[in-house]
Amino acid sequence: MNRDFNIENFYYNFSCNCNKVQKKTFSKGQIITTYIQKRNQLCILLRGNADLVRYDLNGNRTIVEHLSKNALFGEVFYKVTTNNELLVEAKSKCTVLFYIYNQLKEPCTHGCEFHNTLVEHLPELILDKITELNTRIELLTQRTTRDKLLMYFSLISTRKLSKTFELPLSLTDLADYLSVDRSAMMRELKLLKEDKMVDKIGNRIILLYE
Amino acid sequence: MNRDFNIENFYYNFSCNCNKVQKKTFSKGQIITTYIQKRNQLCILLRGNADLVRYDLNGNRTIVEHLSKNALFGEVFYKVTTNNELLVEAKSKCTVLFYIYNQLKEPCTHGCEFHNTLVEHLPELILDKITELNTRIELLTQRTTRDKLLMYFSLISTRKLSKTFELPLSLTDLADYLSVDRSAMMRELKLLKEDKMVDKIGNRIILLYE
DNA sequence: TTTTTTCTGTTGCATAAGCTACATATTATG
DNA sequence: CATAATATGTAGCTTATGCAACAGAAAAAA
Repeated sequence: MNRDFNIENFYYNFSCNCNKVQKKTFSKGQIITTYIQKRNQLCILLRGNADLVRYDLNGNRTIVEHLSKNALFGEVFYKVTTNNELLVEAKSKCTVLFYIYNQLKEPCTHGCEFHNTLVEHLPELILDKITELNTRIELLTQRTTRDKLLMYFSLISTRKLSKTFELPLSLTDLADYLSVDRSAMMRELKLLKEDKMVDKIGNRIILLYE
Repeated sequence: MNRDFNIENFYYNFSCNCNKVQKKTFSKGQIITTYIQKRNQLCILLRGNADLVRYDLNGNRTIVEHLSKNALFGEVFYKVTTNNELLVEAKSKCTVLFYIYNQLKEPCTHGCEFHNTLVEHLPELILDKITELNTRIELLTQRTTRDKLLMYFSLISTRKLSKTFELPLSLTDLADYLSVDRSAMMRELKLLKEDKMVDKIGNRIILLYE
């Protein structure tokens, strides 16, 4: 399976004279989209970072997904109900492609290279998405805040191939991502430092175990 | 989007003279498969119920997914690492189709109707899977056991179109599914009954609110 | 620059939830 | 049928985590 398809490279190297897609840019803090039932939007984040955020009735904020370059999002992936308001917020300057899934999945009548390549790679892209979601589930099923933190650090460490790395999220956002209270998370982080499991210098995490 | 493709009907009504698939049956309690890196198996549960289960280093058991008729599973959907042992356990008599994803995705050279129809519907089937996973994430990000229980009940209620329904899992399994301690869950369930939010007669749940 | 806003780090207190243990009920199995 | 195995229901104790509140640091805006 080819799971190395880089959407951004494709977009800038291949022609796209297609009327099925909209391209927009957003600055930090802007709302990229809100999830709406039945529209079935499929979006591609070409550049920047964004968060898929849910606010529940108790005012809790959850970062459902942290999206970076080449991430897919949109309501094709989501069963939208009245109980969950889902927003995608730009965390930095973002460039986004918007498709409607039902239009995207048909071969392009405009001979659009990008569109057709995208459709061809769609199954792999979607499978990648699934493995990410399963990793997220594994993270959330960790029983303690400590285990959540350690697993999260371990994931980033593996991805960066280094025991030292910058956190891609602020600590406030990390708490919302792990679905724990921020102050409790800070306390646990301190305990992890005291136990010589991790060190933290500013935004940089250093894993100290084995 | 056609999200009503019923795999089982297709399998029994269409020809399948394909050498790319294995069909096996399992009795309750048997291990259907364990997840192995790089094999990229894609399995279809034609009949029965099964659980995708993970055991962690602390001995915690987590039901990662509860699989019923027509569910897809297998390591195509999973990034298998050394830290997570994943098993699929039959909860009742099960009939399962086994494919290797790389072989499945190519059109069938044996003119196998089932195989080709399956490939055609694969994107929709996989998208369904994603919405399920997102629902699961939403469940797991509920902060309290009470909220997890209420959301779980609400999901089943919506699916069954009734405020009264049988639990599809034992209470022991439900705790492993919600990733909470069983006794704590039982306590919360009692409180929910005392608060007249839900009633429970044997295996049957009755939602009492609005 | 100054001012404002957001983020980080920390604490005390209250409580939800984990752990252990056990008794009873229900379901499998010889 | 009897017996074993598993599931359910409950309680006491302990601990982890949520909540509220605040001070200082850092970043953004004016």
